[in-house]
Amino acid sequence: MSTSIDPSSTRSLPWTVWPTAPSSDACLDLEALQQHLAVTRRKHKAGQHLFHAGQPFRALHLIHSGSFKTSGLTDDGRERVTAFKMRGELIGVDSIGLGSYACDAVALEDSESWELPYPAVMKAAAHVTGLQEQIHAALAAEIRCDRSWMLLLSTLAAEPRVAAFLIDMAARQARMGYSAKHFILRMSRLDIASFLAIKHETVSRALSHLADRHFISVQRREVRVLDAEGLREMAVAA
Amino acid sequence: MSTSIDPSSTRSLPWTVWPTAPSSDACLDLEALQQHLAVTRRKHKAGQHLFHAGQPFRALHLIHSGSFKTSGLTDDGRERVTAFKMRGELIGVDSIGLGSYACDAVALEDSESWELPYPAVMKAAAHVTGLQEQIHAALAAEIRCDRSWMLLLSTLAAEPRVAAFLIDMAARQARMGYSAKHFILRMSRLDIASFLAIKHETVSRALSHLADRHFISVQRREVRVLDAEGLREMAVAA
DNA sequence: CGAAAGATTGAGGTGTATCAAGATCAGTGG
DNA sequence: CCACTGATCTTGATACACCTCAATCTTTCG
Repeated sequence: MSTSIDPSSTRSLPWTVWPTAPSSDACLDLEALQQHLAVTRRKHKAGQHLFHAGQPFRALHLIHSGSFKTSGLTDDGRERVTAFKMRGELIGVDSIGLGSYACDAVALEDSESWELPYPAVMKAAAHVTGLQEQIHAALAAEIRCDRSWMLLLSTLAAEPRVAAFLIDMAARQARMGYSAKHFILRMSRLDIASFLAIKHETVSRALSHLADRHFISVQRREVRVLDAEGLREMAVAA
Repeated sequence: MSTSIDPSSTRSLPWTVWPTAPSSDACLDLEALQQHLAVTRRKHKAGQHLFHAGQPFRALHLIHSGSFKTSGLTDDGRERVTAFKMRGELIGVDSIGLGSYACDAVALEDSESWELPYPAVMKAAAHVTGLQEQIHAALAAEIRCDRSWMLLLSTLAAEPRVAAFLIDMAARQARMGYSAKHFILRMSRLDIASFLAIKHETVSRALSHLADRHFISVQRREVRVLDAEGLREMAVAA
């Protein structure tokens, strides 16, 4: 299990909390934060809910290991994946200011999260200089990330979307210290399709086609990036 | 000009700053805010830029009258409208934490904005109780709004998108105290198309079709809502 | 008034959805 | 251990919604 982290390493925290946004450098200073609030660790089995939409909002959740998807419900009741979150990223920020969570959060694999009680975070922000700005920056980064995906989804055809998705996954993989050339997709084709706003058959076809062109190789959820440059070109062009 | 506000009314401020999000109730307490920072008023002609992407970020902008569009640039250089903002809404929050603005903002009609210098806002937030939470809530609301549109854009076909767009416009119109049944679209079909991620011809056709069904009547940019319930049904179904 | 921009409508092509059938894998229990 | 079941993934054939290209008409503004 190359993705699981030794729990003993959680004592010392030279960590930064990254926003999901691609190409963003804003991050929370966890070291400063942890001196001012008590975090609760929680373990989750694959498929288990971190929280449900509608549950009372009390805390932000920092992913310590593993990965999650967040999903909303359309008016007619279908599920729609709004984001994938991995180690070092925050879940729940979009629920700030609401009484309850605005989305569902589900573990894609066995994972561990840290609960950051929101009132405590706010109190800490008042004391720790710079934390306020960092929180604002993290929220703004989340907005930019969403905008960035809206841009992609509205501009690009199905295949480039999949290419862009792979590039994003690779980049985040690299940020966590893993290989950007070889990684495992933790989510199903259906989840990817839902996130990219296409059908899962189309995702399959796109992946197959990208493999045919030797940009990548795919075997089920295992992805190898053979030609990163080619992928990037694919993701901007039509 | 039913949308322009008498400038003399700007002295007293029983105002709230609304997030763009549909069905959200978070807002800034402007009265408290204005006691702690100096706002600069700016007037803008239709088509004029409030700011360009890349310009140094110094302030948030509160729309006092008129309306704006914000737009980003895709990798291949095409413009994409990311949001429409009207009276009482904030522009520029997505640029917090960056050195420069992340998007362009253009006036859709003759408008007036108030500049809220960001450092001053942050200082005020430290003094005014509750302001901190309000700012967070406003940012989070922006995220939810984007998510909500992502959901719509990815789920709905062209015509329901246009219906949803009209419903949103009507709701915001109502919030400003104007009629939700009769309003003027301040943006071109091209802008609407760009925002909804469809072609402008498709927007035209959708509007015509909605009019054929007597849900609305359209003449150029003037819209009358004849059957709000029907529109709503249209916007959730396929 | 004339030119340019915006809006509407039509005809035909393309990409993705839809429907359907197999293939592969994970988990379960006999 | 293997058969069995359901979930996930892949691939194919067809249909349809939207895009593309194009013409016409209206409005706006110099």
